[in-house]
Amino acid sequence: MLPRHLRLRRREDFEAARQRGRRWHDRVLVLNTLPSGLSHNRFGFVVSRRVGKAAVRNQVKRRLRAAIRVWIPRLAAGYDIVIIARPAASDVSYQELEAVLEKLFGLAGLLVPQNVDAVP
RNA sequence: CAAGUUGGCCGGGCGGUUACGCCCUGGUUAUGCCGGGGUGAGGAAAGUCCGCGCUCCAUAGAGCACGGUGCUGGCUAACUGCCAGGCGGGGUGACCCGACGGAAUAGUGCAACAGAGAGGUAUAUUGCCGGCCUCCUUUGGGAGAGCCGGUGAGGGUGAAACGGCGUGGUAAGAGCACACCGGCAGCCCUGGCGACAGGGCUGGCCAGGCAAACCCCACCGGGAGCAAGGUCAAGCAGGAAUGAGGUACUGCUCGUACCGUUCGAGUUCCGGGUAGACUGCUUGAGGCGGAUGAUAACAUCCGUCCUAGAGAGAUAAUCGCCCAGGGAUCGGCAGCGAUCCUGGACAGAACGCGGCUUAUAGGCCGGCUUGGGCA
RNA sequence: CGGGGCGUGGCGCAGAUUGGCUAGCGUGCUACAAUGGGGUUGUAGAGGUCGUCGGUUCGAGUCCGACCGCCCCGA
Repeated sequence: MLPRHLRLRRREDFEAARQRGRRWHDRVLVLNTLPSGLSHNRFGFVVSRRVGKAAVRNQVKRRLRAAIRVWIPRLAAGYDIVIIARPAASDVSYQELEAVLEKLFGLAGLLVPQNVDAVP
């Protein structure tokens, strides 16, 4: 679980990011970003019933949160980020999830050089 | 020892590193940052098939309709649940399975195909028997196409054909009569709270199946659901009072612009209430241990414990070691041993609880049955 | 949390009304005929665990129960 202020918590924020934000695709994940004007990023995860039963969906979300934590220090700040899991995400290892996130963040231009200080 | 049957239990462990929800708490430059401690999924949390608590709404009483349940007794807050028993069926057996009220006397309906006939005190294809007729004849009788009548015993159809078997009886036969057996109904006796069981007498000879077909009978059921419901309450609109000014440039005066003085600006107050926040929210028909009562389900009493409460929704990610388990190779007659590889089922709380159903790698303990071996 | 619908040849649908003879229709598929060839047309044919498992019944696509999958609605 992420600290509360780093999470997207309102339905409107999710809708805004998905409808007005930019979008990048992969076989296992879809990434939506929308500038928020805040000094930090906020994250939301969407795992629908098509991915699996409740236990599987929870595991996918937990892995995504853990993987996100790795990349938070290297991301540009000020975005609402929604990550949508596609059905293939249920049979992909944690290492692959991390790699897919790196690829998508790279495509989105969110990765910044590592010597820049991270946002709290 | 093997096969089976049944009841109960567990459902990976330990330790690093990096993190999270909730509760308590410390520091500080205080709504932020840095800490400390506690606690944190299941036997099914699942499916949502029943039942109950709880909350709101409705509600004189009774009946009808609709839906559900359906052997008996008990348990329970209640149940389509559980326990004990009865009856029927399956199995060598332990044991398992059963929507298990009513079909003659409440009524209606259904049964394809086949078959002579399918529910009516039914039917006549073949067969059997008698008569008429024809032929033969050793005068006893025999054979035969057809017609009339008797018959339901034999054959045949079907899932199902109106009891079984024997004797008498007859032209041939038939519950036509009788004995026994089976089944049914009524009455009585014995045992049992009861379902029911055992027995006796009488009756008429038998009056079939399907109510998970309509239906009848008995019993039960008001509706909605924690997004229930409660508290606070931006914004927008409304009401009441007051009211001739108010707002911007602008800190003040003047001026200008806009809004307003019948269509009422501004200010104050009011109730309802959306977003949102808080609450409901976890101490409960509670868990564990013991005693007593009961065949048991369970009940009563005593002691002890507090054991998740989120809200885009925590309980994790990853690494190492170990323990079940699986596979391969080698050694050995075998039990087994060594090495390497592999390796963790089903599944995630969302108001709570009691059940049912379904999913589930692997393992542990006990009872019983059958078969075999040894003593 | 509550409610409703669907599942039948490759595809789209009937049959589910009192349970019964061989489960039909359109399209697609195969073969043949007609044409110089193709289309159209005609004739013949193949193709079905009726979602799964159990039960009631002599007999189940149909009745009953449990389960699986898909879709929709309301709070």
